[in-house]
Amino acid sequence: MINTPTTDQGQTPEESPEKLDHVMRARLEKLTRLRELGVNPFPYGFTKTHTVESALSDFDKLSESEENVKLAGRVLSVRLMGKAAFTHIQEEAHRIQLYFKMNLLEELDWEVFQLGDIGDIFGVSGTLFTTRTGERTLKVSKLTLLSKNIRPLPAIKEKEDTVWFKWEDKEEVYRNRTIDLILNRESREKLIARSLITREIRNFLDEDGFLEVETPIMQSMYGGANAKPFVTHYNALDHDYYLRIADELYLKRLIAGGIPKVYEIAKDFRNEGIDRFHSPEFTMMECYAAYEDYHFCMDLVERMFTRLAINVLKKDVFEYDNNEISLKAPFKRSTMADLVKEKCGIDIIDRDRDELAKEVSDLGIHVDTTWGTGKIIDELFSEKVEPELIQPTFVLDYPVELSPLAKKHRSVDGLVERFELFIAGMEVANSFSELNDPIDQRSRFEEQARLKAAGDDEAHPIDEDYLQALEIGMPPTGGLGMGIDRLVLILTGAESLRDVILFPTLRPRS
RNA sequence: GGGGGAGUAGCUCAGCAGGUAGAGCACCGGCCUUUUAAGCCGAUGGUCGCGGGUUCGAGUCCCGCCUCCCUCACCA
Repeated sequence: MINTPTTDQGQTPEESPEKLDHVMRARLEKLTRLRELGVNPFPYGFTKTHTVESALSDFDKLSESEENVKLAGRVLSVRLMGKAAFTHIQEEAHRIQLYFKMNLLEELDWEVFQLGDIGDIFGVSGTLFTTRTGERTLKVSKLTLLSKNIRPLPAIKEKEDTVWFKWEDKEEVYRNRTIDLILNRESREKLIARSLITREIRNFLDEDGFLEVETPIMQSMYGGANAKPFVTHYNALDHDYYLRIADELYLKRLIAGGIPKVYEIAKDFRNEGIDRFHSPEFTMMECYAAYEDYHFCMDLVERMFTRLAINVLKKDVFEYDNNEISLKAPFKRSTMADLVKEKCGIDIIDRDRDELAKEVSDLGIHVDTTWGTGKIIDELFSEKVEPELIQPTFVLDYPVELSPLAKKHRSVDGLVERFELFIAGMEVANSFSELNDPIDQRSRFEEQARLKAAGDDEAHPIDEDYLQALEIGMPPTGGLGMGIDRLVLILTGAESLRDVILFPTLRPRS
């Protein structure tokens, strides 16, 4: 481990012994006592013969043969009865009961056990048997303390599915993921699900011929989305840099450079509000394929979800917010114009700005006088249509004003070839036929610059370097972006992004 | 930023028409060699989020602030 500064978890015991509560004080005394006994409370390893899981699954065979079994895990509960005791240890999501009996252990081991606590990590060896009350148990003949707990773990009390004293204060959970992962099974399951999801996406893209690449997080010029960036300072260059808000513009430089299929799964940063569905630091998957368009991307998304359904969810139907959602392909595909027409009866194609504004505000939606047609449509759509898109739905063809990096629609004026995928009323993917006409791109950027000058601090700056790449020439390209956090949120049924982000940003404790 | 809720022992929580802080679990001591929310007996433990104010007296009432949750706004 490298030198780490103390965190906001509190002072280390050595720093302020007078502030220790009596529990920690007692444990430090036990630690000293163990060392006096010649026991290293933090030894270097332990060789198990089985995991707790495999010991339980092979229990019948192992208990019959009475062979020696070595297990390790964290102590979660202790029931002392004088010269005998029962404890439960946990390894990963699996728990097994241990039986300690004084005259089955060497004197030193028994003494070490007496100095044990909830939260300690034990290595034990012994034989498996079933107790009088029918619980599968390891009768311990040798105890090895593997790690001494100093900071008390909340004691859980549970029987079958009932948990007393559940440790669930949201703030504590988010600030102390270590305890959360030990005590709360759902948190552990979400972590694993997230890992499986990203692995599956990588496997899928790899097998489809995409190359995983890494592009800069700190950029002198940000772009690729409409968002406010975080600003930082590069000392070596004495220059302000931005944390990227999207990977897009760099990945497309690679496409122009002749790499036909690329992707990146990494953090983006947007200096904006935090709530259940927004996190300023979030994980984005972006992929680009040369010689393809947004139709290809729709197929790609469907194939990817089919795979996630099979390999992660193990089913193609899941529940979110009391809705049963089906991931069976094909997903519904509908143009934005059709959906708006269907849900609100409003025509959005080729409309006069003021007429449209009136119709929309008649629906009770606030329309700002500065908004153009695109923004008005966007607002109408978000208000009236998005929340209804529960089953996976590809929404096609957006107003050009909203999509400065997307190619104009091949057959409809004023639109671009773009889709977003909605599930459970949330956007989970965004894709377009990438704009590769450098002249058109320049004028879109100029329009953005005009908006920026007019006070829109989320509009794109002009990226000359990117324009040069387009001037050299980028093949027709299909591009796709997918927010991984939201995807995990939906697939795991989580209520808040913070439940699927291991260490969500919280205000530092004073 | 607006509105609502929460903050009391290590954990989960009670206390409130203002009268010297409570329970269970954890922890410590004692008893207990198949228990399982183990049990029984005893002890320790709290600037009641922080800071002001009202009052003879504030966990409780008033004001300000901090943190978290929900919600709206902003926003992917």
